[in-house]
Amino acid sequence: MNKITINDIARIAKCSKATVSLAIRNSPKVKQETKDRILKVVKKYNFYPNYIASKLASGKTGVIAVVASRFSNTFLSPLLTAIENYIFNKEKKIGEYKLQLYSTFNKIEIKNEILREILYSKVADAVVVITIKPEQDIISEYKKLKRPLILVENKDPNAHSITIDNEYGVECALDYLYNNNRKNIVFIVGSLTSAIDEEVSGIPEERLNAYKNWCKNKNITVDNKKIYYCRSYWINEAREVADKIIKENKYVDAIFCAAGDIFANGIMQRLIEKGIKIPDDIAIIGYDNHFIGEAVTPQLSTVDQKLEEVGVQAYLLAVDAINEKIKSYKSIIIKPELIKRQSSSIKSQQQF
Amino acid sequence: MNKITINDIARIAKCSKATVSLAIRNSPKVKQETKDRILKVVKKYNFYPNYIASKLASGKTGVIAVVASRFSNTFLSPLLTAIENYIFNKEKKIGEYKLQLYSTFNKIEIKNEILREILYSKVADAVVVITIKPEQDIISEYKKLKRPLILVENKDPNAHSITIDNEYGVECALDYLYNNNRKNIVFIVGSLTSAIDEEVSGIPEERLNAYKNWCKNKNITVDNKKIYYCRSYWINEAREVADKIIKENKYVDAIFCAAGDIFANGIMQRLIEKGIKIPDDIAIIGYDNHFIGEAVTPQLSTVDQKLEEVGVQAYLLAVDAINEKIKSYKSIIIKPELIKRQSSSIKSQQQF
DNA sequence: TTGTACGCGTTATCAT
DNA sequence: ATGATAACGCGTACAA
Repeated sequence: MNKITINDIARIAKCSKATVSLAIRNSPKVKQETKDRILKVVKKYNFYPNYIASKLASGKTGVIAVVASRFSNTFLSPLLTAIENYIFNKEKKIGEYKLQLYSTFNKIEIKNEILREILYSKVADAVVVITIKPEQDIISEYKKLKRPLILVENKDPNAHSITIDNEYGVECALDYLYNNNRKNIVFIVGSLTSAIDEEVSGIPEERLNAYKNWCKNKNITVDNKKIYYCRSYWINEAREVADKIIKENKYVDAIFCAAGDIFANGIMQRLIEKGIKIPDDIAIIGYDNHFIGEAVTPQLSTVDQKLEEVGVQAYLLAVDAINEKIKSYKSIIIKPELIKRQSSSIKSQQQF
Repeated sequence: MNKITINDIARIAKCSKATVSLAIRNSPKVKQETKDRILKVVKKYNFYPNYIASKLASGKTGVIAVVASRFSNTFLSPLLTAIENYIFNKEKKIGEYKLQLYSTFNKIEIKNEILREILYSKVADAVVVITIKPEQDIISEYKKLKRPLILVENKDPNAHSITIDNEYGVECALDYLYNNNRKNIVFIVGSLTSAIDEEVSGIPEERLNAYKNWCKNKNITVDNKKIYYCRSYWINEAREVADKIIKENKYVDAIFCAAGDIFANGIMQRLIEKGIKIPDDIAIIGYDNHFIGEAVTPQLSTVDQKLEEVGVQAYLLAVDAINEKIKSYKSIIIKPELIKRQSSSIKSQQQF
């Protein structure tokens, strides 16, 4: 049987359970000799403190909740990997906090339910919310109860946040195309709307605005015919959009697909099928630095969002906030980086 | 303040906390009138039972642990998505169990540590272990303590398991190539060894044996020069292997890459760069049905492992085992399916 | 070092 | 049939 409790250990080691508790956690309050004796018994009887009981007593859960719109959310996997690597390199052990995963299924109702349950039932010490934004009420409730809430790709004055500078990312890509003599740029972005009761991400809008601002600064009239929206982020839709683009924009010489590399690649494959040369006829830049960009021919230029950095910062923010090392709400902004590959290589002036 | 406990609710609703507890969980032991009164108070004071206290009292944790070699493990994300969809469609709510994610960092030591902690500290009600195999000792310990252990892509008489019929998957692909007149088939598989103290997956070996058996059945001599191993599963290595293949196997007319679609695609891209026509000169089939296979040109044939099914079965097995609905250890075998796409389309006899 | 109150529900037993 | 009482579950942390 494995009903060994701290009381048993205390009895066998002839000390109080308080001492056992301290010895297990290697407290300096217990002298080495006693510690050794206790730990020998602990080892012999294979005693592990009951996780739940321990957490009830300490008032902490040892859990960081990670809430995403879907498990397939583009950000989720890279962020988890970033945290995983950080823990392995820095903490060198199982990891101080357990990661609990939640999907809202893209439903606002479920998002609210999950966030409230985590808060009030005291399920997690901190919550990292990825690409979706909790409602104001809920943010306030987290604030009131001093439960750390870390928003990734959203901002709020009453929560910590890590955001990516989308404006900068969009500018870098457009500047690069423009400076390499691409003057007829088509812009693709995620849809700004969604099905009823489904969550809308704010990211497409940010990128679209960045595009419009860039045009303004360059004295380029914003032409809605050069803006395309993507709903599914999926390949078949990309092929259709590609067809539309070449039909409706005869002179297009560059496509910046801020809807991600998978969509960008779909566009690219379709254009190649149609006999269009990439990058000679049309340059393409995607977004995300998804590995697919390196795996296709020609290799796809892209905007790297530095999710490795985002993940580590989110984790650190959560941990520091739990340990009350942070006084006020922190807002960290990560600068993305343009990755130049074959799909957008230089078009020389001489061609004209 | 949110220090509302079940005692407060009991006091306010003028009943005992036992009744509150029952009312919250909609027990038939409490009459409707009392229930209504209590639930009104619960609602008014926004009371949520303390998760930890609740679990300490009930002796269950409400957690299913998912242990993978790395968060980037090919199986992990599809399995999580499968579970997510199942919960959304069937349970229609937050999900009865919380999913806790663990990475062993591919280290055997860490794997052992994690599995022991989960078991003895009573962190989870059931554990799903993905593509790695717990040591015999640990499997026995789980058995002794009656903690459900579900192995994915591993088998053991003392644990539940979901495996994919690798032999069948390999046969399907090879048969298809062979029957379409590809007689000079190169086989690529994951490395059978790994760095010291790193975990070795048993999958490559299974697939390699399946290949050898297939050769035997077809009266084909196994030619080690036609077998290539992949270490990194990554694109650069794939390109190198592609170069080696065409140098060392002049007459190769098909490649079956059982090391996954990403690697297969790397091979394919390199061959295309070299001017080789796919599938006319060389047919290619990958493994995994990774979305990249649909996103490249030509689209990649592949073996779909039905991970959607695997994920659902693993979850159901965990839940049923927790609820003691299963008497003996179950072993579920999933049949993969060959997905025929452009990269391996038919080579007619007439060409010769 | 230790005694012990405490955290907060759950559930078996008892009472009406 | 309902509801109350009280005994758990098992560590943690503070006062002594």
